[in-house]
This record gives sequence, C-alpha cells and structure tokens, in this order.
Amino acid sequence: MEQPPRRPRVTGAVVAREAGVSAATVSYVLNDTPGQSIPESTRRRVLDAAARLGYRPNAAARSLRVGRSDVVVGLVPDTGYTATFSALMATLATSLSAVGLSLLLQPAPLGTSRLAELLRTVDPVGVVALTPVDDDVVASLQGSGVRVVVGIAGTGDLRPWQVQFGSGEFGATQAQHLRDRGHDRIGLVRWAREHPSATDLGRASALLRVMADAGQAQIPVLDVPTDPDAAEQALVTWLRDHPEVTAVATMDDDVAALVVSSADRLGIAVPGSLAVVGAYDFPIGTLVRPALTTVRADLGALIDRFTEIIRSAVADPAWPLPGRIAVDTARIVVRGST
Amino acid sequence: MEQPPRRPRVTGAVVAREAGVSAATVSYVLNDTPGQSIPESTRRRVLDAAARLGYRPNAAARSLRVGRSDVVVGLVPDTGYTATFSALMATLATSLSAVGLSLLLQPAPLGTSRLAELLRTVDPVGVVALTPVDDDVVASLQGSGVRVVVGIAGTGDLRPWQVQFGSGEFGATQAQHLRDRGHDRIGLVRWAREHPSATDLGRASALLRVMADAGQAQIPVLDVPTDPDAAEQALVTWLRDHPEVTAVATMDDDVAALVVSSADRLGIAVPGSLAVVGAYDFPIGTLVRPALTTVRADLGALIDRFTEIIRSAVADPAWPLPGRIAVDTARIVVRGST
DNA sequence: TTGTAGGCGTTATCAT
DNA sequence: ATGATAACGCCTACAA
Repeated sequence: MEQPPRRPRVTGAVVAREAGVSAATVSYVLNDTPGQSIPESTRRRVLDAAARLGYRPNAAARSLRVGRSDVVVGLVPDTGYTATFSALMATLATSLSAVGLSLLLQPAPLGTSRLAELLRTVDPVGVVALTPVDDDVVASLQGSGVRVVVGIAGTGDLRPWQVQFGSGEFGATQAQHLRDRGHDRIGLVRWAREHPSATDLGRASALLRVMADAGQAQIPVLDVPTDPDAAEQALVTWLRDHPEVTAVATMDDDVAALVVSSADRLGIAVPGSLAVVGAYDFPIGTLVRPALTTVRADLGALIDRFTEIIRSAVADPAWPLPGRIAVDTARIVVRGST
Repeated sequence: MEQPPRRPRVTGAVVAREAGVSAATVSYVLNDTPGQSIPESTRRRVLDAAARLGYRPNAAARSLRVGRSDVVVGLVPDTGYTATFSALMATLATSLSAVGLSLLLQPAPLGTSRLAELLRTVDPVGVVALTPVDDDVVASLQGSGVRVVVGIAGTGDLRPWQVQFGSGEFGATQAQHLRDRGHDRIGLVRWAREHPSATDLGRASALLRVMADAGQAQIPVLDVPTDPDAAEQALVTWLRDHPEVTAVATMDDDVAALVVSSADRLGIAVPGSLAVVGAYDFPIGTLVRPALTTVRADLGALIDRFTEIIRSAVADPAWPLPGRIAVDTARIVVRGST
C-alpha cells in the first residue's frame, strides 16, 4: 500500500496564466473587490478558467494575508454534551458553511491560557460557546481579533456578544402551559443531584415567577433519587403528601415518564387528575401513555440567529455590537399528558 | 460599545529579537529540528523569551509553508447524529488536541465535489468519517494530501485506512450474552422503518451468525410501529405467537423498555420467562424495572485507537498504511433484564 | 553554531 | 483596466 502522489495545487497564479491575466486580476474578479472596474470579457475568462481548473483559494494563505481565518471556534462542554447541543453544533456547522465559515470544535472548559493559545494559533473570527465563559476569558478574546462571541448564558447577567439559550425559558414555558390549562397548584420534579446546576435553579425560579402571578407563592419540589426503586417510592410518597398538586413540571422526559408510570400504579389518572409536562422531547416521551407533553428548544430559530449574528459581525468591519440579545427558543409540544 | 484594539502579534521574529538570536534559531529550538546542535544557553534564552512573550506559532503561516494543516476534518451525518457519535467527536477533539491536532466538523453527506473543495481549502491532514464514504470520495481524498482516513464501516468490505466501529459487533455481543445465559431460541425486535439501515441488517446477520452455532437457524423478527398503542399491540401479539422465544435482543433501549412493559402487562416475568437485552445504554434503561441489560460502545478504546492511528500517520511521512483494522468496541452492561 | 534568503498563496498598494 | 510588487509568519537549504 503506497501513499499516492499528490496532485499539483491549482493556485491563483495558475488560473491567471490560463486566463491570460495577472494573479492580481484573478483575485479582484474572484473576490468582487470593490472599487475595481473589470470588463465583462476579462471577468468571464477568469471565471471560466477558475471553474475549468477547479480552483479553490487556499485558506492558510488567505488567513495569513488578512490576519484572520474563516474559522469559528465552538466551545463544547467536555461533559454533559447532550444530544441537543450536538444537534445544535452539527446544524450550526452546516449553516456556517453556507456563509463560507467553518466550525472548529474545541472541548471546554478551557483555562484562559489554553484558550488564548488556541486563539493566537488559529485566529478565529468568532467563538460560539456552549459552555459558560469567564470574564477573563472574554477579556482575552477581545484582544485577539475575535469579532464576535455568542454563547449560552448560565446564571447571572448576559454579557455583550452573548445570546441566551434555554434553561430559564423552559421553566416559564412549562408553567405558562399549565396555567393555560387551568392549573394553579403545580409541583416540580427533578433528579436529585449533589449540587443543583444553574439550569436546575433557573428552571425552578422561572416556574415560581410565572406561578406567583397565578397566586401560587411556593412550589413543592421533589428531588428524585436515580435508583429506580427508590425513585418510585419517593414519587409515590410525594404524590400522596401533596394532594393539592394538580400538575407537575419535570426537568426532563425521563423523570416525566417515571411520574406517569408511578401515577398509573397509584391509580391517579393522567392528565385527568394529574397533568405532567416534561422537557427536551426525548424519544421515551412518545412511548409512554399518555404520550408526554414536553418543552423543547427550537434549534432552527436559534441557529439562524447564531449564524446571522456571526455573519454580520464578520462582514461588517465596524459591526455595532448588539449588547445583550435574548432569544426565546422554548417551544411547547402538546401531547397527551396535559 | 466599541471594538477593542487588537494587540500586536507575537511572531517568531519578535521572540528572536528578545532572545538576541535570529528567527531561524527560534524555529530550530521550538521545533527541536533534528540535525542541529544548539547550545543549552541559547536554547534556554529562546525558550524563556517565547514563554515570557506568550509566543504561539501562527497556524496559517505554518500550513502555508508546510503545505498541510493541523486540521483533522470530521465528517458527521446531518441526520441521525446520535449522542454516541457526538460524545465520540467531543472526546476525539480533546484527544487530538493533546497531540497538536484540531478537529474541524463538517456536516455530511458531502458530494465529492463539495468535499474536494473543502480539502483543497483547508488541506486537512486527516479525515474522520462517521458517515459512509463513497469510493470516489476516497479517491479524491487520496490525491489531496490527506494522510489518513478513519471511518465507520457500513456494509461491505472495509477499505484501507478505515477503522470499523459498532453495528455488527453489537448484534454478536447481544447474542453471545444470551447464549451464555443459556438461551438458544431468541428473537429480534427493531423499530419498523421503510428501509432497514445497514446497521439494522448488520445487527440481524451477526445475531444469526452467533445463534446458528447454538442450533438456531432462523430468528423471529418483529418490526415495531412507532405509534405507542400499535406498538404494544404488535408486541403482545408477537410474544403470544412465539412462545418458544425465551429471550429477545433489541435495536435500542427504547424498544427494549417497551418490550419489558408489554411483558409486564402480559404477566410474563422478566428475566425469568423472557430475557431482554437492549442497546446503547440509554437513560431509560436504568429507570425501568428490571433495569435493562444493554450493549454499548467502549468509546474510550475507540478514540484512543483513532487518535493513535492519526497521530502516527501524521508524524511519520512514510507511514505504512495499516490496511484493514477492526476494533471491537461493543461491551455488555449486565443489569436485571437478563 | 547561527544567520541569510527565498518561497509557500493571497491580497492590497501603487504604478502603468 | 490591469500588472508588478510587497507583505503576512513560518520553515529550511545553504552560507558564513
């Protein structure tokens, strides 16, 4: 097995020779450089030659010249990288490539120094952070030619260049849906964790905010153990202890499915006596009966927004930073459980 | 809100000036160029200067010079990009970055022309394909300086530079486990699809292969409709029609969970009267009772192998292509359902 | 042992 | 309207 010979590179110079013009002209034509008047005939000759030879501009040379690459760095969590995030990144890659940008994945969390290294090496034009970024990281980003940073906000305030995604709105959307269905005493069921994540907390507080308007000042919360038997036991006890609760919102469809099956065992009718709304639209949601009403992120909308922000930041040298942007991506999917 | 000023770039020349040597010496020291004898004192001065200034070699310039980048392109399916694949890519990114390579995600399927474009623009050093690649794509890869291609094999023969992953072995592992448990009449349960995928077919044939040795020449197959009610109906009927079946292997844990709950309703004891083995270790598997025995990919092993292959292909200019490689990554996770 | 010089492919400035 | 030419940062023969 031999390494095959590398075929010669088609450079701008080769195209220029083929078209009978200079390399500069090729560049002008191919980039539609403003302030140049190229006659249509020349233009055609260059375009034809480029197409015929299959010319592709070299990314490295271009980056070296303009001092910035076409790369958008995607910071992905090194743990808890969910199917939702993954779908988002894959789709974002498609969407960015349509505007001539490439997505380069980097696992996070990255220390500031490590990230700074990366930035100076590849000169990315933008950063998409699916993981929270610290202030000092953002500071190092600002000095290194990165034009735009869009990210997922955790708790706390949004930063400039950040787009908020998920968490809080999910809770509000769940609560709103239950209110619309006439419920004013709802409960929250989550997985028991040592330390509740920012998402957990955000979800709960959003729920509380919406329900407060409906006259419910406090929300009973159940932290479900991961062990199946203990989980069902806990659920059964909790449901018995909170007869005033007519609906529950859950952190994800897995717990929601558990709630439905426990209610079934207790003879509690769903959604008649207890409404259940899940989250993330897991496959299990369509397998249980009744099928789960759930909340999921409208990734299409989010990605369009991401791409548009990045695109305009790249295209316009004096792009006005948008300050804070909030994108509401939570969508309710109504099925049988509410 | 203003665009902050870009701080000046730390180039090799700057480091050279700081260290009081020439740019060439800096390059020699930083790259450990063989055949050069640099005194320790000079060496230290250069290293110190580089560290002090935070020097990072520019990827674009290096690529331009060397004619090849440090980028490994990852071809990801634009549909059916599962959590498993995503975890694989994220981890692979980490693992590659440890050897100085970057992962650049590209959505697939890409037509040959589109892929060829990409290759000529970024000059990747390797390609990791999570999606099957056609012969002509491989051909175009060979001519463009790509040093290695590792991929997921579908049906058919493995190609040189390809590493096989998943599918077939899953079926064999499931069957082997059930044989070990004493079953010699097993059934296969999958989701009903218009066109069975290569994975579906591979899984079934591997199952058949193993069971043939145990004296079972044919395997009853049930294609479960996605509608929940129809699904349970189909399962109940099928279980009644195949009393000889003492164990079932399923395509994933979602169907497996469904089998368990249907068996429960029919009064069939699991695993006493019916053993069930799922696949992919979905969260639902630990939520049902009995918890699901399942098969999952040992991604750690796979990624180590991917990285090692890529690393050596990149490091050694005359890397002997390994022909075909098969990595067995299927691992059984024994829980209560078998 | 270390420095000089040339070139990788592109784009931008300045002539023509 | 188009063509030389320089420069981006790095690597590496070759010269000193």
